[in-house]
Amino acid sequence: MSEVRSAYNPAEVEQKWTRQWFELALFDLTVDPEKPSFSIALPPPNITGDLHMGHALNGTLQDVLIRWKRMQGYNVLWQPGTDHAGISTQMVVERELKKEGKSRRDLGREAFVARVWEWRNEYGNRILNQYKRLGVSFNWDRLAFTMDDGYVRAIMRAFVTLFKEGFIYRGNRVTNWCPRCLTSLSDLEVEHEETRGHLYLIKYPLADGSGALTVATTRPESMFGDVAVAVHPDDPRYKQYIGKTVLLPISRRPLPVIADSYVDREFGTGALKITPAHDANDWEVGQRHDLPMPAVIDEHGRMIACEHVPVQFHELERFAARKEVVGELASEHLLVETQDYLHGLGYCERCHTVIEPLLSEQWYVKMKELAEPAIKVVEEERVVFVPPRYASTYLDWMYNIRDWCISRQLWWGHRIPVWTCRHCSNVDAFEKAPTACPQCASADLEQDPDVLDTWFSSALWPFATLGWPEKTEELKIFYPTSVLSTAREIINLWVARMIFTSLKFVGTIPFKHVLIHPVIQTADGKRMSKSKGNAIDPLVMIDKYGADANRFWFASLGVKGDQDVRFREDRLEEYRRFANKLWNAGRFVLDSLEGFAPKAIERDELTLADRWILNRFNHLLQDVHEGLRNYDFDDVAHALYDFTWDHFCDWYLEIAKVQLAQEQATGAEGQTRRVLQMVFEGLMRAMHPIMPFITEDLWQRLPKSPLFAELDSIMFAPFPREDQSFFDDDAEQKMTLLVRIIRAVRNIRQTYNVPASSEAEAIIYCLCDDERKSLILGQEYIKRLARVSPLTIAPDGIVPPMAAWEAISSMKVYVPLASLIDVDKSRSRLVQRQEAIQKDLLKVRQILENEEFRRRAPKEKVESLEAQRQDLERQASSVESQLKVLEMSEVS
RNA sequence: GGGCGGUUGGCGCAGUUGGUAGCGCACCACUUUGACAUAGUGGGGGCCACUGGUUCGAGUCCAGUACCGCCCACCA
Repeated sequence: MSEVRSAYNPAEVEQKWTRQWFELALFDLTVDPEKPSFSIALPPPNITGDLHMGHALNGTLQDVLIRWKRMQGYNVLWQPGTDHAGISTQMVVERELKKEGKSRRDLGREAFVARVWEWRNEYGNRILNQYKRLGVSFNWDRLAFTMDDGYVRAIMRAFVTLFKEGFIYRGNRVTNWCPRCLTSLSDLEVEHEETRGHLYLIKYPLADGSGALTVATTRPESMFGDVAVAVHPDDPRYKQYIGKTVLLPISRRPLPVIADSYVDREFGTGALKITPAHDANDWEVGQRHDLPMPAVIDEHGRMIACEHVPVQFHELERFAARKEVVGELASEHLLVETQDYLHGLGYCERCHTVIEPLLSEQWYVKMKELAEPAIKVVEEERVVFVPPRYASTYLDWMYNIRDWCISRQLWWGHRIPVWTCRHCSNVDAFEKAPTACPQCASADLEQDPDVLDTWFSSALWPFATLGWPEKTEELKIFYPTSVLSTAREIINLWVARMIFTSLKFVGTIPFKHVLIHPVIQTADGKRMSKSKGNAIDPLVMIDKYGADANRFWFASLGVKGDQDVRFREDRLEEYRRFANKLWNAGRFVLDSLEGFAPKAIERDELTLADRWILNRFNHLLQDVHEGLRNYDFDDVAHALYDFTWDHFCDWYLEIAKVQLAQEQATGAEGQTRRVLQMVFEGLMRAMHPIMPFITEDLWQRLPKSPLFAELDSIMFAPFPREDQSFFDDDAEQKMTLLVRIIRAVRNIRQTYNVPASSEAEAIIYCLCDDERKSLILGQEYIKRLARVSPLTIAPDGIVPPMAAWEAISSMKVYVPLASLIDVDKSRSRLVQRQEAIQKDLLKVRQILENEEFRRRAPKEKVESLEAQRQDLERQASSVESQLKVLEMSEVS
């Protein structure tokens, strides 16, 4: 007996091998210039993050690919690291400060940034350590961070290059502003949500007293910033008013009525108030008409105490102000109507505050020209999305690309490397802090206070981590990377930006394939969110079911199926059991192989079952390899599962027991142990990319070829490939026949309640010589697996009385029945069976009787259906005669 | 408003070029036979969301409808 316990204990095995792998530093990067290369850049998690289901799923898929390629002998780089996550991290540390009663301004910029560094040094690698539990084989010796010195150099080079070439400019325009985070946001950092609000219809009286124009707005508090009322130039209702003057309600400021085709005649009243400082579209209208752009709401979202805002509203918070304004309008009888209104409202992605469009000075990247080559590489499929439908997500965004606001009013991040000379007002960008103005040599320079959008730095991730802008060996060997695997929500936020920056700076694509994995939702189909408290913690699941079971589930989801999958704990339970099954199969194999030294298979001495399992196994290896090549992780997982459980455990191991006993009895050295070793050892390697822990543990204890003696781990063993010389259709066919016989006997036994503990006699008549030979080859299997004794196999003979029988192919299987038969039960089951057969038969006959079908359908189709009909007819008569047997037993 | 996914036995899903509907879990029955009861064996259960169309034949192709979900979007 093996010393191993019968139940698989994942925690023990995982700890053991994690320790071993790290002690031997097996994850350090090694490069052999002779070998081909494969590389993946891990999407860097935020330093503030905890491992969630998405990370775990994505980490598993990447690790499967990495381990697979490593076993194939590639130079493999899996670049890990973290993102400094500007807003998130600053928020976390500010929250900490708040507990101490302080704000970041109390500390000042320098001390605050130092404080964030402290935080990051303590907690910043937490998520990477959580990744360890999953068994990911990062190159742990190459951990990168977006604020490493080398990485910062890359950012500075990128910025300055874009600046010098005129792609970066400063603009004063309306941007998304978060009044809580006190920073601007890019369009992609704003989440739009359907929100219940109101549409207010407000009268703007004409200055000449001849009536009024009614405008529609959702934000009446912004009206003090109005500079015009716009109508569509071709709108007959309003044509006469163009050029006239209306009076702004409450403050009575005169506003011109202008014409602009931006106005939608269908919406609201067809008259639109123009507030350039607080609405992006109005800003554009304002530009076109050369209008002023007074601000009336400040960066905290309060009404500004200025000349435009009536005193009573000064300093009022924007939503409070809205109420007040509406009340005032009502009392002046200028509020025509208040409609309930559902509209998309922008929220800050980080803190869920309603976005305030605010006029401010920000840095932008001019995108149009940069996007062009990035569009081309996807259109030409030099960068391929998997599944392909996501290419259109990317392309739709890129076709309609708008300039990218890259400045953030934060302290944590990469400070924008632009300095302004206080002496001559020269503005320029520098990779290193300048000591003097290049224009006037003055030393009185001031750096821009803002930092860069976090995504500006992550856009450079795949090449900045490899040492760009230096021409490093790593870049030469591993760039472009092979695959990028990520979630669809950051296709535009991140993937698109990596593509255009790589093309711009490195002159090549950053990766060849982009895998977009599904999103894991809660069991009831909701979005998992930490703040809602409905998120499942993968670490808890790993504790409960083991890392390998979790990984197997992730692999089984694949990337080509549904775009969303629901979390199901029973899946994990299923795969935990699968690991247990594998473990116990391993125990049996290890027991059987005690003292065994691997030997080459003697082909001529293989039994039918040996040939069959070798055929199946080599087909499995072919499927696994093909599947991985095509990113069909789900197919690979299912193929491994079915082979292991059905073919190997349920059939071959049971047969192996028979063969091992025979070999022992006869003293002949059979092939069973060789086959067991070959298949199981190979299976461990084939399964290793998905289930690294359990396969390592079992593999280490298996007798192995001396070729593997020097290896520290299964992870360096060659990935098994099919040997087509083991493909064997003949064995497959014969074995299928035996399986059908065994199942038929089992079925008869249970139908007639033959006790499982007793042996049953069986007689098989088989006129076909070939089939009879197969039967004789497999007679021991039949005896053991169907508990048959004695077994008679003959070309033909007397039909035994009181026997149930089943027709299979050219054979008839008889099981003489003992006296203990439950007649009623047996009859009802037979009748049920008869009905099913008749139903099928009817369908088949209908098709066959159709003359059109016979004329038009392919010949093989007709023939196979004909064969099916014959088979069904045989079965029908079999059932019928069994029913007769029952009647006879009743009579007697 | 635009785009994309999904709708197949109680639940979760497969269904390759159209040719008598499969798998896992759950369910029922039997079985503790020396890898595993976290198991084995046998079994029951579906008019493939709906409506039309193409075809000898549609879960599979085409058109439309409904519901669920996701992404994108400057209609106040």
